Amino acid sequence: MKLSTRARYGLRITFLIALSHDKPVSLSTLVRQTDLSEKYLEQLLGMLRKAGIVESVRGAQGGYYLSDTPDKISIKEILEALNDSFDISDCAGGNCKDAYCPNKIIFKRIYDGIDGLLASTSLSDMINDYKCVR
Amino acid sequence: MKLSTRARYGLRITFLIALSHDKPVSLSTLVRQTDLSEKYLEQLLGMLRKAGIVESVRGAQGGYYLSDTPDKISIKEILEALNDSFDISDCAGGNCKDAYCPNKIIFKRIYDGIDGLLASTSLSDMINDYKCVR
DNA sequence: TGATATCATAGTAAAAAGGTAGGGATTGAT
DNA sequence: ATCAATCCCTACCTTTTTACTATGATATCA
Repeated sequence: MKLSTRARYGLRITFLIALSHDKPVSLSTLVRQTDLSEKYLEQLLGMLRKAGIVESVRGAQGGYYLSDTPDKISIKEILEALNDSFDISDCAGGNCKDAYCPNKIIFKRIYDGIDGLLASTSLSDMINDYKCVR
Repeated sequence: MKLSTRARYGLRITFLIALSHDKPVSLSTLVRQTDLSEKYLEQLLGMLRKAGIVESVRGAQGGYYLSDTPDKISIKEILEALNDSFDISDCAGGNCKDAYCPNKIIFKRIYDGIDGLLASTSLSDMINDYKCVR
């Protein structure tokens, strides 16, 4: 029940990209802002791009930008993009073989609760929170 | 963000123990009910015992029984007993070095949501759910 | 006293996580 | 045109964690 570091870093860079409204954020900028290696960041960005969270411009002066406004991007989507599903157990989904599995219903309840929470929290909530601290 | 199998099995055996009101449930009974090895089950039961979820009677006719009524035992406690904390990120706790970490507040919110959900769901909810299915 | 139990802990194979590395393909600026 | 900046793809490696096995001890009821 822990978020992968991939997911945490991914959230962080999505957040950083969200802060730049005017121009795409280049990989090298993100390297400077995060202290992560260029190659590792590329991987994370690739995952975010494939999931449709960010889009990219190639070539000089290129970079990454959000595919939509921050309020349209949920934390849930971002975590899923980074392969960090919060599918706590196969029992919660339809993959449990045991029809009378005692865990099934309770896991479904918990899963739905977490799912709702993550789906209803967006990147803009994150940005607003941040502004409050600053 | 997945529950460990340890946590799932642990929840399951706690449930099985909860069903027996009159006498302690022996290890061998649980072996029969779960298809897990005796030694592995012993480990899980040891963790549950140390955390105070179950208590045990040694010797012949011994076994394990719940330390309290099912409505007093939360799913949260059980998961924690099995080392499956749902502490999604160190940022959520006080361990984040970056005072202005953009993830911190949002993780705290998510953490609190999940925490509340698990703390307010008890073993008796699980039992009630199960009765509905049967 | 011996069968039935629980208790403690070391070890190990497999999987997952976390990250590195190398080689491409595209494009804007000069 | 060309070169440097930039994104794209994917194989590989190392470390950590998970999941489980194995060994041996101690307690207690009949």
